[in-house]
Amino acid sequence: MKRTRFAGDACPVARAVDVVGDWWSLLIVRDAFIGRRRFGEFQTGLGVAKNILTDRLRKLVAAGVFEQVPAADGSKHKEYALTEKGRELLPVVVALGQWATCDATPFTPVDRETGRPVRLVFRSADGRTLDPRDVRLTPAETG
Amino acid sequence: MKRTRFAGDACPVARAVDVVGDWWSLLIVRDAFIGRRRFGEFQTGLGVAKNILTDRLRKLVAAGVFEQVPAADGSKHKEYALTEKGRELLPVVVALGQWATCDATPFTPVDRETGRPVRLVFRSADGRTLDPRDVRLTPAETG
DNA sequence: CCGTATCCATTCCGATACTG
DNA sequence: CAGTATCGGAATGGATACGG
Repeated sequence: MKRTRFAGDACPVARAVDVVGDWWSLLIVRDAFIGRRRFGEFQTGLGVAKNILTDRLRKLVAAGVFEQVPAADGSKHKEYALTEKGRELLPVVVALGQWATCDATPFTPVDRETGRPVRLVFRSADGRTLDPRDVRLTPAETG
Repeated sequence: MKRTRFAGDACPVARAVDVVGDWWSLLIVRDAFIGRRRFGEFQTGLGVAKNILTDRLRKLVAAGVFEQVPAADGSKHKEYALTEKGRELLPVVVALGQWATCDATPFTPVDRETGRPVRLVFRSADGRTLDPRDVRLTPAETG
């Protein structure tokens, strides 16, 4: 029996899990957000086996999360850059980080211009900020 | 060789992945947000094998995401309710949902009081809403 | 330095059968 | 309905050796 796949599932969470729902993919994406781009940077930074890293990078490229860009420092090797779709994973990474943070946080989301820290929050249509506990999930919203 | 674990990792994302970074856990949590509480509801709704579901629920209870509450309709069985820590996973679920959404969304986050839809956004300290692409991750922020 | 290919242990998953 | 026990197959993950 094969493991069930969720790529064609109606639920977006399920489809997302199908792409980044393994132990390494999200950590690679996180490293990319910190600024890592090279195979070796991911490899030594995460301590992941090289074949695993190869596999994950390939899948993430196929999923449109990363793209291979030709150079950067002039070397003949490729680098891995987040695509637009990949950069849109930032809320996921930050949400996970906010959830599990205890005290020592190795990274913080900041405003790109001012450099000041930002938070991930829920916002209603009229601009109010809501506490997560004031938000609920409603199934099959039509409209 | 055992699979590497991240429970003691400094990175909160890694620790989060250690808890909810498998295929089923996040989907169970998602179902819980929609309102599912019973073993059978998870089982038929997700189509997961019962032994797997047993294992995941046990681990999620041990991780403090779920707690077993005595009753609800008077039956002698237990139900699974999200703890405070579990409810704080809502941004993660919503972020994943927002990322993978194409058109058909089986659920939407709404304001618990007004019932109107809400979005997950970045907010700066002075109250401005930032686009994800205007946010970057800075490593080892001190302060 | 950047990957690829192979090998092997572990783990995971799903089906089934069984108990209360 | 709510679980537990077991079992076989599949996929994963890690180490290592190898090639550009």
